[in-house]
Amino acid sequence: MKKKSQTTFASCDDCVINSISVFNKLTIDELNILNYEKTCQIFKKGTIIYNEGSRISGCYCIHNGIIKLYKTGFEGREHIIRFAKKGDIIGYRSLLSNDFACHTAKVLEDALVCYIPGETLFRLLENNSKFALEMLKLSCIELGEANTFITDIAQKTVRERLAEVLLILKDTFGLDEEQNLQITLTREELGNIIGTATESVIRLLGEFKDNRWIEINGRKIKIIDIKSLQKIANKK
Amino acid sequence: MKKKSQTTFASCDDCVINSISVFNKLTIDELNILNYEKTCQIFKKGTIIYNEGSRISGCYCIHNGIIKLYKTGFEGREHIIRFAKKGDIIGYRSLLSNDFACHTAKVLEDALVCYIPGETLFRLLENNSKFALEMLKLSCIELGEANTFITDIAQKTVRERLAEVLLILKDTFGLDEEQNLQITLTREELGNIIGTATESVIRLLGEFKDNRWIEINGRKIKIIDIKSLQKIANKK
DNA sequence: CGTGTGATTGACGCCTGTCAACGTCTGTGG
DNA sequence: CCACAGACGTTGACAGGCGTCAATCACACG
Repeated sequence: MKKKSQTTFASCDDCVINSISVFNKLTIDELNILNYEKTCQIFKKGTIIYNEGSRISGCYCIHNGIIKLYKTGFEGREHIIRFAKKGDIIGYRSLLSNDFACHTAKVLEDALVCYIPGETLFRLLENNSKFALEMLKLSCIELGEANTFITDIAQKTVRERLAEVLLILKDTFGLDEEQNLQITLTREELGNIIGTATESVIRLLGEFKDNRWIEINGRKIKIIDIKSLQKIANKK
Repeated sequence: MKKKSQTTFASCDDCVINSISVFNKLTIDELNILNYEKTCQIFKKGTIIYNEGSRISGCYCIHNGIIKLYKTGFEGREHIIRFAKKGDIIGYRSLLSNDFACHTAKVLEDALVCYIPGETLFRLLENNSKFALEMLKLSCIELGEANTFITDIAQKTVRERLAEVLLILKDTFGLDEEQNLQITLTREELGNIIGTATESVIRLLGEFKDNRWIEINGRKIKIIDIKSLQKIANKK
């Protein structure tokens, strides 16, 4: 098996990511190709991997860390589309639809990211229909999530959306041993997910705390009463 | 070439849809297979093609007519995801992600629709990587549109969203010789696209009319001042 | 210790949802 | 032909959710 001379932090053929990502449909040979043609890089917190509006020539597989994907709207206000974490692929949408990046990717927690050139991805997609189907499935799942979120944001109040986002963050990133959310966001970022003002987030988090649904310690949010949060989030 | 004995309104190999849909990547042979295995049907206005939450076993290619795709939210309130028209494929998302339908498909204007069994679609996807890539591209484009709409709905006011939707409808369905939108929706449906109350739509349409940006004749909406609408829609 | 970022709180008011009443139009049935 | 029901459109009143502005506090960092 060939090895690249440059900094290779993770070898694709035994990368733990495979078991949870679309790449589990690749053959050993294809994984070797992928391993040879990809480039690994560590991005520090705050780094921008690519900017909205830029042309990207490949996609990125997240080995670890957390990436924030956001669009910049009116007056520079950011709207967070989603977060990418271990095993997620980002940038493939723009690459495949031959479009400019529709969001900026910024590192929230130091990340090891593998860059996969567009050519490589296209070759794999053309030669391995199972892989192509898996990618298709992935984008369809994301599409379904996006559609659901559109309905939520259009019909629910800010309070309901905030409760929902806390639950989504819980499901996506999990809780630590003390029931704290495993992701720490600023109040502003929380507002930028659900589309509301920072002050509203603060007031509502305070309300949730008074109701004993959550506990707050700086940016750490401890989830106490999941059922009540679900009740609010689902407009029961 | 084989022909089916049953009602076949359109033959795939010379269907005009091919030039504008993903099926233009199929070979003649594949088109013949598709033609043989699909089923055509006319749906009258008001018919529901499939319901949100149901398991669908194939996808639908719209030959003509207009289909409304909507999710049902809290208290039965509908939220319109998008409209499908000539050349559009619907239902593929649920089919490919092996999920329940995430929206209801209801006929807005009488439509001729071809049903493509899931098996057929999967076979074509597996054997023709160009076609699979085209489908992938399609879903990526829809995903991009969904993401944009999320940001819009999260950051813009109702007034801005209404102006934007009028422009989107113009681009999607075009104008007739009198500059009227080629799609007629109820006030309630307009509200269900942008996530607002019927009364708000009425008041804002009235305002747009007073500003001489549009003219209203019942459900017919005439677009007069595109630039001003764009100005509002884009928050200039 | 100054600077900057983020969190918090209060005041204020507008946008927009809700409720209610009424008008308009169309189709149906007697 | 008329009465009636039902769907849709319109208008007004009203309240409250939430955005905006401003001031202050907390904390980290060079």
